[in-house]
Amino acid sequence: MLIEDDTSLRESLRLALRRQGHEVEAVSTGEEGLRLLPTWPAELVVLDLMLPGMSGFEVCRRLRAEGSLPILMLTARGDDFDIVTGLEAGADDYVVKPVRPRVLDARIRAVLRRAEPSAGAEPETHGDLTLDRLTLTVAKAGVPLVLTPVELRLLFELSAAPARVFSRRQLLEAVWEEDYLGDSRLVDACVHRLRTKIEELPAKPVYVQTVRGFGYRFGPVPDMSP
Amino acid sequence: MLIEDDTSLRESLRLALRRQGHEVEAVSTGEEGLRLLPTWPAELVVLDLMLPGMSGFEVCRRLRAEGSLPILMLTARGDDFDIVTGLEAGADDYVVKPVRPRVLDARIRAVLRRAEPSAGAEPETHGDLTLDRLTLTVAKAGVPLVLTPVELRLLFELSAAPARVFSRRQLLEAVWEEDYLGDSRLVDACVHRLRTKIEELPAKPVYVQTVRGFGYRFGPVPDMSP
DNA sequence: CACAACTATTACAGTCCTATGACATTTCCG
DNA sequence: CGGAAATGTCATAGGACTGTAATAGTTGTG
Repeated sequence: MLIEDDTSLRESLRLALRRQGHEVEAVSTGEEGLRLLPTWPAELVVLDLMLPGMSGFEVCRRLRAEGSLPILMLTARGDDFDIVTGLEAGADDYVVKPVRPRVLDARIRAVLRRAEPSAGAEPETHGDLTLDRLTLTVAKAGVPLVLTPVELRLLFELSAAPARVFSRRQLLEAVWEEDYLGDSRLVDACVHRLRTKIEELPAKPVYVQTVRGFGYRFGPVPDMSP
Repeated sequence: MLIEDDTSLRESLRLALRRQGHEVEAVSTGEEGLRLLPTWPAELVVLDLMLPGMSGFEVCRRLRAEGSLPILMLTARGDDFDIVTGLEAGADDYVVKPVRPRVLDARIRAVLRRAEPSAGAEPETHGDLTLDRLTLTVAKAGVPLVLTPVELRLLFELSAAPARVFSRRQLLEAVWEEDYLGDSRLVDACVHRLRTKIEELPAKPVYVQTVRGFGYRFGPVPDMSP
């Protein structure tokens, strides 16, 4: 996530970073960044120091208070005070303006490389299923299951949004190639194979349910009673 | 350890850092630094780029080849080329001259804070394998093994996060150059060579396992039972 | 109830993935 | 320089996985 108030700089950095293969969400104020971060799961924040309203320092402190999300600061000059204070506020690194995209990219990759080991999500549990996205393993009642790559991606995709209905086309785009052009019945076959592995009774599925006419969903129908 | 050829700068930095509570060994050439490091167990190297004889880049590469000792570069100008190349050569951070002792100290502490986890690691044991990151040695059932540099880095990278799955590209970036552009089948070949050395039955690997469609993993599937 | 629309199940063949060993090239030594 | 070790590239084979299609079963509708 890029937090930078200068619109032209923000856009040019966003494009440059996207060209380097990063997925970027760009906002112009610290408040907006803090508001979005819980729902937009960023791996790293590029943070300008001089911001209208809440300063970069303040954003940095608040982010630090919440977790270990890596922070890369943008600072106007090689001002000693900024640098020291920034690093002490918890920034992982900083880049001095004017920013060269190549430098920023190298710094981002360096920070991500260092921060990576701890960035692992914990295993999730759904009923007696345990999903570990970090080790790509699935266990049922503690017993590891052997899933094929497609089965794994399918299960992880569905379980990322429990109760949400995915159309066959959405699943094809997420699990297979973006521009897959074949029969969408393929999803049925793979869901079936997945069910034979994770369901007690594949005919009465508990985890991967059919939503007739629409697609599939992970988990139970949400309870909507007040 | 401080590697800096300019005597007056070297001495002033040495005194300043000692005043900040660091124990400093200062030398004037890369060759001398590399010679001393095995016996003087530094926690971090502050390395000037412009050195007589072996350049800072070269020193950096050699240190990286041997281990994960944190490296902080001193560079004459904020030259993009130096910065990018330095970070790609494996430096953890850099400081631009003229150096302010307070900045240098803040950077040193930041790098040490990040690098901490693996710093003074005891030998680890996984099954009948013993990995010593400090001495870069591997033994199987007490018998030392002779691994090549690539095999060693590959094994250490994988074993740094047991059970986690590494993609071929991740391994290429971690073990080879960041921007290596060749065939990712290279990883397969090197994993194979590594297996012939550390596995009882390379066809039924215990330590370095294949995760079809994704990459490789060190160690067994984690136990998920409560 | 009969029909249409949709989904489950099964089997099979082609495709994709990895292991493996041979070979070429580079690097590292003395 | 010469030779050895290490590394990178390639071809092949075997096996696992996936895509397809055909059939059976299920659900909803008039």
